[in-house]
Amino acid sequence: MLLEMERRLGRRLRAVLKEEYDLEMASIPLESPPDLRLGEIATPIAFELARKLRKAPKVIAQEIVLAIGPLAGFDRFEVAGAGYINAYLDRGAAAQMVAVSEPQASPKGLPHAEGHVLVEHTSINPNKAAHIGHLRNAILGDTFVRLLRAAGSKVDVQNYIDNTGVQVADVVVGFLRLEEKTAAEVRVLLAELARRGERIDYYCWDLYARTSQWYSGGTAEENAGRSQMRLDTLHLIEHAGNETAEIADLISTAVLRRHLETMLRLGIEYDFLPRESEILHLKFWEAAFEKLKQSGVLYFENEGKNKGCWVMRRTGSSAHLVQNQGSPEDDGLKGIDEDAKVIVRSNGTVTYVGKDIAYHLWKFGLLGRDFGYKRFFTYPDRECWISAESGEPDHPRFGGASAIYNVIDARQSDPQANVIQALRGMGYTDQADHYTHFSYEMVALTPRCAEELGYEISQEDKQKSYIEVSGRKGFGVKADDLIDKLIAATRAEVDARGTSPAAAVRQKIAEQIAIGALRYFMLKFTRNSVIAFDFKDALSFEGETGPYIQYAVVRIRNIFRKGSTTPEAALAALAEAAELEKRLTGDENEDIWALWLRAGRFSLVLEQCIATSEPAHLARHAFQLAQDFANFYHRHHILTEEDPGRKAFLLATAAIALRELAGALALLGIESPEAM
RNA sequence: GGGCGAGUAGCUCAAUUGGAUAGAGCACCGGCCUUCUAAGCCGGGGGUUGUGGGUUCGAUUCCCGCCUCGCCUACCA
Repeated sequence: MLLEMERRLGRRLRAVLKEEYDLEMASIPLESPPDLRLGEIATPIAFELARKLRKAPKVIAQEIVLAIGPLAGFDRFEVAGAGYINAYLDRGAAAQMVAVSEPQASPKGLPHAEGHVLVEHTSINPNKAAHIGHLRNAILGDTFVRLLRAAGSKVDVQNYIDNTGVQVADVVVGFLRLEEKTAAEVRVLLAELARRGERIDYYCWDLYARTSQWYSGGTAEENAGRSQMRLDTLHLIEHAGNETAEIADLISTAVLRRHLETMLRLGIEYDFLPRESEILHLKFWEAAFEKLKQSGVLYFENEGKNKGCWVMRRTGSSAHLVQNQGSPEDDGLKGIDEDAKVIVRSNGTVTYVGKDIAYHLWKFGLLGRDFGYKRFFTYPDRECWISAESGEPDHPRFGGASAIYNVIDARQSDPQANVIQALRGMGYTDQADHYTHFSYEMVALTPRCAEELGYEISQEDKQKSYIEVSGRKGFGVKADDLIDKLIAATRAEVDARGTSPAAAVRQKIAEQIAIGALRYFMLKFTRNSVIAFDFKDALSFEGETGPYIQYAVVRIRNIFRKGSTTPEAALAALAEAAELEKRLTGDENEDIWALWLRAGRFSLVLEQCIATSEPAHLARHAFQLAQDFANFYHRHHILTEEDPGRKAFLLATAAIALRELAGALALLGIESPEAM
């Protein structure tokens, strides 16, 4: 509602400025006044015009207000303060707009909503259990996908799997050397773990940490040999068709399945799992290399430290070309850019960024090659596909997106920028413009949390406010452990409250609350804030948390249950605009109007979330709405209200709150329990 | 050295992208369960927005300097 009203007002204001002052404004700044007594929409436009028109802002504001005239949906316009123009909505009409159903954010405001949007998230190396950092990634990505879909975009969700990287190689080295297992024995182990209900990703978590230590645990000579073995293993895995590669495939596939199971606990699903192995074997890079050379993005370096490499100039680095070293008598700059990014090494192998460029050309449908596709994992309502050298004949098509979002942590912003730069250099400016590095900061542990978990902390780390987690060191909180712990805590509370006589129902509710708490916790921080993880905060269910919002939903449902009616009936019986106007006006009804107005903000918030790639805005909106409802709930007792007209109105208000809260929660991937 | 991000209440974070009196949660203190669920509500104390300048009607937000902190910056993958 509010989004529509803002657009209506903006259009009128532009017309007024044109008529009165012959001014063309691209956009009019509109904002929400700090207090309802100052109206619902405000604009400081008069301040901006003061200099240009050589008039006092207050005078301009008055002239504009006079010129606006009557506008559908608005009650009046006033000048306040030094020159603000405040717009007051026709509350009855506004409430009816909110009640009818919230119009979705206009697809016009979306990036390429007409085509496919591709969101890549999760992308955990398949060599160990997922940890809390991965949870933030997946929850952010999944929520953003829900937002895009709610706004009308067609979205494919991808989870990139680096199954041939050094991290997988490390675990394979662990199996071969520390565990001394053959491929057949690894198979047996996998079956054994499955039979006992144990988690292979947990097993690898420890083995990975042990192997990492082992690399540096011997004499200098031994360590050199171990490093060599690591490299050899990596190459064997890349080439495939050998026992080492077989072990890698067994392990990475089993761990991948575990990751999908973990994420499914949070309601997170994927459409496609592109794997590094296929990017290698289907020769994506070779196709990209030709294009990169043709476009001149890559050039062959003949001198300096990068001699013999194909390199790409970094943006902005051309300014400081380094001086030719070793010959001070040289007359200055030689034009060697030692800061250039190496894409192909002097030994002919391609770097990670090179492969990533090829992969992203595929994402935009620019590579001229495609994966094979196989079914991999079945969800209740969809199939998840995985890349294959030769796939099934019947399959959906992925890639060829018109806009992409890569949910990757902030530490990767440099390589991400390299890929974007390469696209731009190849002339794909439109694609580069619709390439979003959906960046976020890491989840770290507070020193206290690390100590609780039994890790030894250095004196230096103790002084810090947070300590970075490390899969290599086996330092971190595993995702499933956290989820289990959350469910145990909520289950104890649900049991103590006797929420339901049936244990199965209590378990279900406990899970919904636990997941709600976790997802909200990961979403309430804005992306570039480091989360210093602490069990105390994550296990909290009071205040600004998921359960607080879920609790509001449950309370509303109870009102309808005890009142023997339904939200649908309450909305169907909504009064005429004139009566609504009366019930929404006056000091004693300001809190009710605040609730309706907040409900009407939804599309505005959705648009803002997508424009800024920031789901935290919706999390905050949901919380504020729940707060508004709690306020309303304690002020007005609905079921004992004697005036039938007012009671019907209060019920309709509750119905709106329910619809908006449950809807916002669903977009955050949080379920609304029946009881708490 | 260079690049990016951050510094806001005791703690953890917001602030509609330059707007009106800088807001929440936690913690602390004091109230509220015979009324639709107390995972809740009401009230209270708490701030020189790191610092010094600048830009302007107006700065937490933009620019410059300085101080702290984090991350990134290999022909490893």
